[in-house]
Amino acid sequence: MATQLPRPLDEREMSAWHALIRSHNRVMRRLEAELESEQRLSLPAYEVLAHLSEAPDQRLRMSELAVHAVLSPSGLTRLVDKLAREGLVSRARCDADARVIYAVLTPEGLARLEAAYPVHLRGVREHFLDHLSEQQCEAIADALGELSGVGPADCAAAAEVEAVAAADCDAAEVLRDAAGAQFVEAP
Amino acid sequence: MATQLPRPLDEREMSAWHALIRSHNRVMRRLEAELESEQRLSLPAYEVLAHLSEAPDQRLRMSELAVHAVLSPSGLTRLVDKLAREGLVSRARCDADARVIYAVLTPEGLARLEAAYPVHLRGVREHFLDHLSEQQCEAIADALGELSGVGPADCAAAAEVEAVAAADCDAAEVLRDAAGAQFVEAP
DNA sequence: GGCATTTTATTGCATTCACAAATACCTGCT
DNA sequence: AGCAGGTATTTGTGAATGCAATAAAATGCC
Repeated sequence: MATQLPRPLDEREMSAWHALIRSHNRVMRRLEAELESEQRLSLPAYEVLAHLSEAPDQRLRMSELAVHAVLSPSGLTRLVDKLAREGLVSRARCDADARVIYAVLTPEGLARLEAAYPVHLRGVREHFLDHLSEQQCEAIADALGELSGVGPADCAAAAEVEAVAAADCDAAEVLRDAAGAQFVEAP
Repeated sequence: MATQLPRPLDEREMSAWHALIRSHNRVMRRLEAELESEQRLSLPAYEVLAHLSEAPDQRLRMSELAVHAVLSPSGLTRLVDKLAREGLVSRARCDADARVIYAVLTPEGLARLEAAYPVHLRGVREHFLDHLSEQQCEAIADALGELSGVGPADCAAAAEVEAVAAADCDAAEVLRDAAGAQFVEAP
């Protein structure tokens, strides 16, 4: 009894699939290791702080945060617990809707993010972007962007935050400038 | 005191970076959910079985397996423990070197892999490849392949295993045909 | 107004996973 | 032979993570 199969992968498809898995794994591990050892921050924790810093009032609902951070809702609750214990974020109730909790970036959290930003940025360049030509970079953004579940508008807006910063500057300033932007939106 | 920063990300770079993170997350979650619910197999478990099926004698050293599966050595030990408890793989000592343990695919393991193969293949197509043009597929293979830490030769060889299968065929046959290949090599 | 449904966040529980230490073994040097 | 150093694997332990169930609150329908 022959099981009807989807068309098996050809060489190109196989290469693309494996490349995605392996490259992601490789890059993330390195990034996480550096961030952890140099700044005592996990990658999900960094992402939470970064998203908060970019949000209006530096606060975001738990549910929004869960979508942006790559984490389940329960995972996020626990991560925010941890960050709150460390004083990097605090929780605030929402007047309009008592169910929602805002995670709010504290000054300590911003400071921590400012310290971690250069390490993270360097890692992203060193382990990822430096290996890509401009064309490849663009191709990846195009090809995977569609798969990522966020509209191109969001990506573009998000990009601006880091783009405003000049090449030689103070990390804290970049983040403070960026902190006014608002473009985080659930898909 | 101005911290010297690497050049911040421009819009294209930001898009590529976020696209990698988000698309990977999205695709993997879906794939894993389907494989888990339809076949009671985690993605790492599938990968282990698949790599074993492609290896000469359907056996591989733990260390080789750990490199190919996206898992730490200790993680692999435990995964193989679990698969061995379920009878899908067995362990075998190596005559030449008493330190190495081979994980060997059992007939039950092969059967399980045969059952899971169509589900996995469908998922990879549906959630990943179907969204890519041929050019995009090629571009990803090129761009990320370099980052993935395996030589292009390995990728090409690995691709053949699935490429030999025709579009409309029996899953078991594909896997049996593929089982003779040998191209697994640590970086 | 009151009850069913849906949404938001948290918690219980079990699993997965990695790092570091331990173990067993091999290799080369003297 | 014997030991120093390196390699392959496993185990101890703690942290991270997800799913399902729960709690609390909004929303809609009667």
